[in-house]
Amino acid sequence: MKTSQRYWLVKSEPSVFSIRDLARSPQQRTAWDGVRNYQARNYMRQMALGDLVLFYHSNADPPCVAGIAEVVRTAYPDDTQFDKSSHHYDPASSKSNPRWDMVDIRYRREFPAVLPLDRLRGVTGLERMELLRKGSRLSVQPVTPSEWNCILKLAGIKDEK
DNA sequence: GCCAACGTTGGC
DNA sequence: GCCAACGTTGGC
Repeated sequence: MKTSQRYWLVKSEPSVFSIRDLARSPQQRTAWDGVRNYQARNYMRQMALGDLVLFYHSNADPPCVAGIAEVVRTAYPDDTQFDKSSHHYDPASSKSNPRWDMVDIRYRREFPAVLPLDRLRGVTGLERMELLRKGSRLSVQPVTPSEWNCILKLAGIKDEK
């Protein structure tokens, strides 16, 4: 039994990279690059193989949880930090001491219907969810097992462990 | 497009 | 180490 199973939520703007883009990616996987926030990076460093991830659409209409992905590679240096042509280039980082990491995730499923942010507010069991905290901007965040179960129930999904 | 909330930077 | 200025996030 996997007692170490953990749950997370990552944000992406669907106009940039949506859950369908993930589903259409080679092997349905992608490197989750471009995270430039220390707290978010530190959470990524805690991710383990097989951890499950809620895929959230920010700056969307409506903003919503759109589906589920899975961690398929643990943290390793984000190569965009060394790429001068990248928006995510970080001149203060060096290859000998990289500052930013990324993980790889793989598509698991799209929710039958997205769960709008509005729908989550006020739900019993989600009162303390990071996503719902006023002013929360964290793009990678932990989700508790009870929050996970609650979200999946709202999404009408029974079997995702 | 607005702007509140938040994180980072850099002068002192 | 403080904090003002600035940049970014992301809901609305």
